[in-house]
Amino acid sequence: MTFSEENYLKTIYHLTTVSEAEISTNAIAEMMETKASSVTDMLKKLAEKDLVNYKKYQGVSLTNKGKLTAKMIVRKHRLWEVFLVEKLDFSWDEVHDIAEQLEHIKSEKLINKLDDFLGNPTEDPHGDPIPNAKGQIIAIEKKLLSELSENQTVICIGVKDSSSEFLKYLDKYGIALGSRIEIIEKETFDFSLKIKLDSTHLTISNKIAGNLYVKLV
Amino acid sequence: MTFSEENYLKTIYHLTTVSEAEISTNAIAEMMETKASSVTDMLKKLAEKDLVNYKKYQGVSLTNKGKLTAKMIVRKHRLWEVFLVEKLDFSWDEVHDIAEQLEHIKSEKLINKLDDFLGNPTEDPHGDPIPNAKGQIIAIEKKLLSELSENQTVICIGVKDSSSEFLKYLDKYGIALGSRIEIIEKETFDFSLKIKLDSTHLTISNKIAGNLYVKLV
DNA sequence: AATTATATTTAGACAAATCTAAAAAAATAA
DNA sequence: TTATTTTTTTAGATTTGTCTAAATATAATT
Repeated sequence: MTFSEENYLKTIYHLTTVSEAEISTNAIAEMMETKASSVTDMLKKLAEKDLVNYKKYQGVSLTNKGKLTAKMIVRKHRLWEVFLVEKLDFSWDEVHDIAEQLEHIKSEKLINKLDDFLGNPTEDPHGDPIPNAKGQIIAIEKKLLSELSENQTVICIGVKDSSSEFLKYLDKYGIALGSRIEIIEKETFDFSLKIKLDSTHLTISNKIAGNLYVKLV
Repeated sequence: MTFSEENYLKTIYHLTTVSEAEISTNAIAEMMETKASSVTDMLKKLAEKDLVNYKKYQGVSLTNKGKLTAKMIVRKHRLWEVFLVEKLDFSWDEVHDIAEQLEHIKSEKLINKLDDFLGNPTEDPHGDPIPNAKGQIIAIEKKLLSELSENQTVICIGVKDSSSEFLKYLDKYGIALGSRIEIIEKETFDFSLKIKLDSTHLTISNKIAGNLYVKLV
């Protein structure tokens, strides 16, 4: 399996998760910033290998084999992202390009050992779920902090906006992956939140809360 | 810089460290298990990029630029090997193939952060030196345990024989990278050694000692 | 339903990295 | 020194993934 094949599979997988329907050649070309003719060529090859269901002009979908393969690439990508953020202290917005490369490293043993080393995380730094070694995705209840109400306690699991401005803001106030947040009070006027972060108290705007993914504890 | 170009540079670098003289096309082909004609093609390309000095029929050598590039690849390879052994608990003989892949990941920031994460190691699990971020190699005094005499204390830094039999032997008796070894007694008959490993006493044959690299403390 | 527009595929070309087979240079032996 | 062997290079072909331009199929519009 070449890098290119893996990238196509991953793209088709991602497109599948947002739309359900058969994926069009153009959609793939657009997302990969390549030409439709190149996509057609690759789809034929992937069909040959039984990784996609492809019929001329009819769009494409992943076979079970293709879906599993794609999930394994996503698994690698997200585990490496966790590694970069948690162990090497990268910020959330720097990790994508590096993980794009690392996801192609071939060794099942490596990725499973990495998984254990990281403590078998279930979400990556953006709050997206990490498929397990069998390709299963255990979806956790991921909510935006802004959707919750007073007296709830949550753990920060990711961000919606991953601009460096936002990440710098989070850094500044000590909000990080795994931070425990308790909602003390929610203003009815502007929906700003008084929260307790570890042992410090903080007020954050609705805009901030609307970009923070959390899970209930 | 493509993977292939990097692999050629690395090979030329390794051949340089053993022989000093200009490297022949055939030597490269043999080491890389490819054909001489392919090597010629690549040497032209590398010369074009000012990474090697190449004149038809005259062999090849690295330019300063090429040497630095090669050292950076070696740096990455060896740092990843340390990571795999120290953090992911791989055994010494399993890491080479994976590091072969990881050494091509492009991100200076990544490798420097990894270096820090690992505590800026100076040798890889085989006892080979790790170039620093500037490409400098600080050679430590690497000796075989069998070369030393009674009452000396050393740290285990690598292995000469990296067969899995030998590594299993080391595992069994708790000899690992970083192990502190004190030579209690050396038999004059068979040169076997009585050693103190951490707090336990052990007797090892000359053959074992002749395959263990150590540094003096 | 016919026409126009859009999407997709095909045909043919190209660059990168490799190979085989043949030619040329260098090294070795007679 | 000439002949033979070995090494190295060249020429041309192949594979992979890409592209452009043209052809064909599907969708949208009148």
